[in-house]
Amino acid sequence: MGTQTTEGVQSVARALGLLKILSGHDEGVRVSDAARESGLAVSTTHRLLTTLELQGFAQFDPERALWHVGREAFAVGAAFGRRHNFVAPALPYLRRLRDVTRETANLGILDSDELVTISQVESREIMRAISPPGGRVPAFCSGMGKAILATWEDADIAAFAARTGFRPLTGQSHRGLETAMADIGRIRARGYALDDEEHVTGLRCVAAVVWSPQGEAACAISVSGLAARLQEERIGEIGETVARAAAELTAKLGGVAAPG
Amino acid sequence: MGTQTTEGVQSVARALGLLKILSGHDEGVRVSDAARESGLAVSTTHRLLTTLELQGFAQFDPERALWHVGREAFAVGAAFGRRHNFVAPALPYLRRLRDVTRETANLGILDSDELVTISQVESREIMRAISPPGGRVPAFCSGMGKAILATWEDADIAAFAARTGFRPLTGQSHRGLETAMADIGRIRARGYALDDEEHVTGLRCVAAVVWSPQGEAACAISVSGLAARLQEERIGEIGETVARAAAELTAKLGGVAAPG
DNA sequence: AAAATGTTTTCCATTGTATGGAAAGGTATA
DNA sequence: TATACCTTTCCATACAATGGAAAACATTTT
Repeated sequence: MGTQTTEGVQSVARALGLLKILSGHDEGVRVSDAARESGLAVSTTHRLLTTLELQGFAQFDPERALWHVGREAFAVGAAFGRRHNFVAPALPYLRRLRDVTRETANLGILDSDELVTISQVESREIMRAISPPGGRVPAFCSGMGKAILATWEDADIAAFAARTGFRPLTGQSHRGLETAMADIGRIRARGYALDDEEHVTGLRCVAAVVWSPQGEAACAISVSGLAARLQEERIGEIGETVARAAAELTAKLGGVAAPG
Repeated sequence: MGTQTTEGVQSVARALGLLKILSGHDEGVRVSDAARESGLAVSTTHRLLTTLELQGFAQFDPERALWHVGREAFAVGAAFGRRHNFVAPALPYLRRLRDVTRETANLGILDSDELVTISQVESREIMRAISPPGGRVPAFCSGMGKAILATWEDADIAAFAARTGFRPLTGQSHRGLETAMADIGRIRARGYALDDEEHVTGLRCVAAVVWSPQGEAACAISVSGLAARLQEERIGEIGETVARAAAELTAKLGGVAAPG
């Protein structure tokens, strides 16, 4: 009986799963909790965690008997950030967006069908970051995701939707192609995308796309804040501001908007 | 014949090794190169990489047949950064240090006996980042490392040296306890550490320690630049500046310097 | 103080799974 | 066309990962 699995090498997949569990608990995880959450035997969990630790990907705090994500994971993850080297040049623009709008500014890319927030400049208002860097969201539930999708051909968007489906996160999230395409149309017309509580209830987000030198969407930037603060009358103005910042960043990166 | 584990679960250790290899090649790696570099069979390498990809830790570019670090690695690594939550508050100080000195400003922590650079604000001068974030250095070869060690009891430093040894990286690196302790003494007296080409030849670095609320070293910040630019006459002044910034950051974080 | 509960950690026989060689399927270079 | 080097799949074999059980330890309850 061979190993035909859709998950690859079992022990590796399990270890990576544990790593994800660790990353979901900043306060640390005990062996037995990790075992419970992963569904693995305690001894197996312990062995895998030990292996991760030996390689520096996990860290054990003997005082409190808690496991954490280790430095090596950070080092490896940093390589991913490095490849998306528009992060550093984008920071000044994000900061300015934050200062002008007094809301949180974000930068995200589409990666493996999901929107990944890569960088973030937090609002100085009380609200804490709601989707911290590293977080992933279905593309259709994200302002940045929709802004990027809107640069694609209709057929490609349809194929994407067929492949990934809509994975609505709130009552407002898209759950069908018709309404989504209507939204896409509006995004193309205005030059910016609006996420109206489609990701998290109570949160709005205005996003625009940044182009690569190849004329493809390189990333998107956005401004997000409480719906209560981001009301109709401000949306238009903020949309313009975000779109302008995106255009400037595009220029800075030597990007070009694809021919309409 | 059982599994003698100095490295833990074999397949997991191998997969993590591949991940490190990927992170060392921002331009991407081919299967066969990864196999060569890791010493694994090509088929094994391929299988492990596939597994990493299925879990989002690696990314395959079919166009160019190159493997990269994946988004999940970034997400997991971000958790490590989050735990060291002094990074965000430190950024304004780093930026100011960079602006005042026109050199690169760094923030690092001691983790598993090595100094890990967690954050960095680059000089606007031509020079590219020499030790990018995520990089690790033996503590005694690093200004930040030495600044942190200097806060320990002498006996603890000696024990540390005995355990890890000196792993000199340049001709100037410490390679014995006597000279190292003399250096530590100077660091304590002045309030800042100097790395005089002990990490990379041609590179100097001036570092000071940031204290945690528990009266322990939380992290260190530093300014690094070409030795040619960081000459004797500037060192004293920059040292003061770095030490002052470290003290301000300590205050901001609610930290307290340990009683001398 | 002893017992009960819930850990972490080690051990080991068993079996299932990771392994690498070989071959098939691709894609450039000569 | 042939050559070379690559990626990807297949498969029998043996080795390494597994989970149960028990030991070692910590904390709370009786």
